[in-house]
Amino acid sequence: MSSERYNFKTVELKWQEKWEKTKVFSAKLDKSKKKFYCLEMFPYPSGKIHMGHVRNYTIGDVLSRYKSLRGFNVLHPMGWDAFGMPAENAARENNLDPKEWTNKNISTMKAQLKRLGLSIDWDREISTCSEEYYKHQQLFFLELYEKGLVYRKENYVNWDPVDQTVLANEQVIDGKGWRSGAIVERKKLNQWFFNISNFSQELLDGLEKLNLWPNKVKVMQKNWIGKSFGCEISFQTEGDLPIKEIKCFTTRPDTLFGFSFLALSVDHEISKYFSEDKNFQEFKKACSRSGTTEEAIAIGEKIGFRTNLLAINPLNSSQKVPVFFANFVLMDYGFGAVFGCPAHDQRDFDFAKKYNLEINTVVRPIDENEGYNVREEAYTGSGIIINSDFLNGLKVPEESIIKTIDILERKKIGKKQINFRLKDWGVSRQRYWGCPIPIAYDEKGNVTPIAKEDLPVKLPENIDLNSKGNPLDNKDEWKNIIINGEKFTRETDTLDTFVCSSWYYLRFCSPNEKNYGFKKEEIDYWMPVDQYIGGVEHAILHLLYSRFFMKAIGYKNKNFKFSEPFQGLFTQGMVCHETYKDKNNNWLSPDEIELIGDQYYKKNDPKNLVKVGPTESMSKSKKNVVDPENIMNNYGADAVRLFILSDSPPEKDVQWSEQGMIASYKFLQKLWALHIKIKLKLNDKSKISNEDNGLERFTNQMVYKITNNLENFSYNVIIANIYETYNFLSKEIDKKIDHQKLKDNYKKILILLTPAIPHYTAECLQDLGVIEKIDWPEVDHNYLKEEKIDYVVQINGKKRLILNESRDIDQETLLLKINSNNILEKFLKDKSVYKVIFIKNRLINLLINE
RNA sequence: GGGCGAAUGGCGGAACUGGUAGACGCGUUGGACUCAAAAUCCAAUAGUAGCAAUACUGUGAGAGUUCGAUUCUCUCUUUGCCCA
Repeated sequence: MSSERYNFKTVELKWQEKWEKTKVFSAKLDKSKKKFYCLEMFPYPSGKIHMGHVRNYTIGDVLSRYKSLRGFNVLHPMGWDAFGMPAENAARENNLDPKEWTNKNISTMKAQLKRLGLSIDWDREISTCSEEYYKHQQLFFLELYEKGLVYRKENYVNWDPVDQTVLANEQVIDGKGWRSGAIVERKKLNQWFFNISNFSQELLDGLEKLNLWPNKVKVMQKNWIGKSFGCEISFQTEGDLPIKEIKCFTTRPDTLFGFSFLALSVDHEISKYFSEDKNFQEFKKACSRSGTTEEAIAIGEKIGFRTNLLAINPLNSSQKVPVFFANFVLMDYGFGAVFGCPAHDQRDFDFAKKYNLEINTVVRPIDENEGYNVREEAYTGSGIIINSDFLNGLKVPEESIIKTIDILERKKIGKKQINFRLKDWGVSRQRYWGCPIPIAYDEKGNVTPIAKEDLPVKLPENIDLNSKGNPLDNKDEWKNIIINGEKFTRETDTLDTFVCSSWYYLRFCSPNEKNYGFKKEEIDYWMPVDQYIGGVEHAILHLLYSRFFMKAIGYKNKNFKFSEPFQGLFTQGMVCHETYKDKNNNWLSPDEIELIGDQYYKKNDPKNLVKVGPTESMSKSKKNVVDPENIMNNYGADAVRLFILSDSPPEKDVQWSEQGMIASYKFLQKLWALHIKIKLKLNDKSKISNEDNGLERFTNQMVYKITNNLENFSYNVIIANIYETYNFLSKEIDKKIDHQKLKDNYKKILILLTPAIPHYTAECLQDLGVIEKIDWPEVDHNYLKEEKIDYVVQINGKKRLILNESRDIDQETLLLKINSNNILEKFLKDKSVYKVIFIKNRLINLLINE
C-alpha cells in the first residue's frame, strides 16, 4: 500500500469518489443534534473558478470539517448565482443561449470545486436560474406585494445607454456604468420597488445584536442607512407663483439665522411652473450632465437657477431671501429643498460666493472672540451660537440643535424629524436573463398580479438578444396573454439578481420543497446561518438586502422566530499577485515570463526585459492571474489548500507565490516520508520502550493551540502549528518510544490536520488501520502545564537571565537560585535590591539602586 | 473632507488578559551527498561590536502611564478600505 512518494492524484481522486458515494457530507435534520450552518457566498458561474473562490471555499471547508469533527450536525451547501448580465453578454457575442452558457459553466466549475475536496452536500445544490428556484421567488414577490412591501412608481433612474439598462446608484462609478463605462443618463421609468426604507430603523437596530460580525461591516451598513436627526421647517414665500410655502428638512436648524437662500431640486414640484422656460430647461440639462450621484454632486461645480420667488425666514420675517433651483439638492432626500447657510456649510458657502449671496456668521469657535466672522471657508465645527437673537449662547452642537427644534415646535414653525439616507430598492431590470416579475397589465395599464397557481412565469426561450432594448419587450407571443378572456400584457422587466441572492440561504434548508420556498420546520432547525463567509465587497448591498428580505418575509408573520439571517460573518481578503509588463507596456501573465539571472524576461524572447509592477488583486485585465486548475494538476488540492491558508491571516489579502506553493507541495511529501517512518516503527515490535519523551505533552499542547486557532479564524497560524508538529515528530521518531503511545498521539495529530488537508489525512488514517469514526481530540489540561518553567530574571526591567526551574516555586526559592548564579554577580555586586516584583511561573524583576 | 483599520528582519507573518519580540514559512549563506547539477539532508540567519562568552540598539516617529509597552493613552507621519 505505502509507496515511497505520495501520489496526490490517485489519493485525492480515491477519497473524493468515496466521499461522494457514501454521502458523508449529506446533511439530515436531526433535532437531537446541535446544528452548524456554514455558508460561503455562492459563485456566479462565469466559466472557471478563480483563486478567490479557492480561498473563500477553503476557509469555509476548514470550518465545516472542524465543526463536523466536533460533533455538530453541519449544513454546508453550494449553489449558483446564475442569473445576470455576463451570461446575456456572452450569449450575444457568441450567438448562444444564456441558459446553455450558464449550465455549461456550472458543470465546469462544479467539477473544479469537487477537485478541491470540499465537504459540500451536493444534493442540496441550487441554481437561481432554474424554474424550481425562481418560481418560489415569484411567489415571495406576490406575498410582499400583498403586504404592501412592493410597489410601482415612476422614478428617475441611472440609464446606461450602452447596456440599455437601469443601474443602481452603486453601479454608477464616477458617473459611468460599472460594466460598460458609458456616461450615465437620467431617465424616467416605471419601476418596481421593495420598500426597504420601511425597515430602516429595524435594520439599524439589528446591527447591535450582530456581535459576530466584523465591526467595519456594521459601520458601513450604519452609514449606508444614514439616520439623521433634524427638523422639518416650513418657509412662507412671496412671488408671482401660486405657492405659499416650501417645506425643507435640515439637520442644522440652529443656523437658521444664517439663512441666505433656499435651494430646490430641479425635480421639485415647483419646477412645473418653469416647464415653458427655456433657460430653466437648459439649466436642467446642465444638471443631468454633471451626474446625480452624491459623489458627483460633491465634486462637481455647484450651479443654480434663480427664481423670482422669495422665502421668508420664519424666525425673522423681515429677512427675505432668493429661491434657487440647484444641482446639489436631491429630490429623494428630505423634501427636495434645503435652506442655505453659507457660513456653516461648505457647499452653501461655494454657492453663495458664486451668486454673491450674504454670508452671515452665526457660530463662533470657543476660542474666538465675539467679533468672529467666517471668511475663506465655512466653519462647521463646534462652538457657540452668535448673532441669533434668542438662540445666542447655545453650545453647538450638544444643545443648540435640540433646543432650536423645541423652540421651532413651540412656535409651530417646524417639526422634529428623523431622516434616513437609505432609499427604497429598485428591483426592475430591463434585461432578459433574470427572474420574470409575475405581474400583468390590463389594457388600461392597471396592475394585475399573476395568479399564484399559474406560477412560475417562465422565461421564454429562443430570444433574439441582438435587438435593441429589452428582449422580453420584443417577444410578443410571450408578452401578450389572455386571462379569463381578457387581454393582458406581461411585465417585461426582470428582477435584480440581488433578489435571487437575498433568500438562497433559506432554500438550502429545503432545496426540494415543491410548494414553497422553504419548509418552516427545516428553517427553524437550520437557520440562522452560523457562519457566513465571503468578500467584503458585499458588505453593504447583498448583506443589507438579505437582512431586509428576512425581515420582509417575517413581516406580519407571527410564527417567525428570527429576523437576522447571518449570525456570524467573516470577510476574507483578496488573492493578489505581482503584475508584469513587457518592454512595450503590454501586460504579461505569470506563465509568459521566465527568470534569467535575477531579472525577468518574456519567455522565448531573451531581449524583452519584463518590468515588475506592484502586487494587486488578481484580475484578468492585468493578467496577473493563476489558474487554480493548473495548480491543482501540478500540486494537488491539499497542497493548494495548505498554501492558500498559510501565508496570511484569512481576513487579509494574500500574495500568491509560486515558491510558497512549491514549498507546500514539498511539505506534504516530507509529511508522507515521516508517515512511512512512523509506520515502520509501529510494525517493528522489537524496540518497545515505556520512556516518557514528551510526545503526549506535545500532542496535547497542539490540540489546545490548533483548537483555539480554529475557533479564532487564525488559519495561517494553524499551518505554522502543522509545521511545528512535523519538526517535533521528525526528531522524536528517532528516539525510543512506546508504540501504543505513538499510535494514539499520531492518530490525534492526523485528526488535527484533517480540516486543512483532508485527503492526505484520510489516506494516512486508513493506512494506519483506523476504521472507526474519528472525533476531535479532547485536551488533557494536565499536560498544558509544564513541569519546568523558564523564569525570566530581570534587573531594573531588563532581561538578564533565564532560569529553568520547577513550576510553582515561590519568590524566596527563586531568589536563592538567583543569588547562587554567578552570571548575575556583576549586576548585583555592591547594590541593594529595594523592590522585587514576582509573577508566579513567569518572571522576577529585581529593582536595584544604580 | 468624514469614518474605520494597518505599520514588527531581505519578504509573508507570529506573540494568550501588559511579562523571554521575531514562532512558522519563503529567501539568502555555508556544509553534506554527487563526476556535476537537480532533488534531499544538516547548520546559520534582526542590526552593531567581538574569536567568543557577552554587551548595546531594535516592533513607523515623538511623548506619556508602568517595575516592565509590539500590546494601554496622546500627538504626528505613511498607507489601505469605505463613504462623501
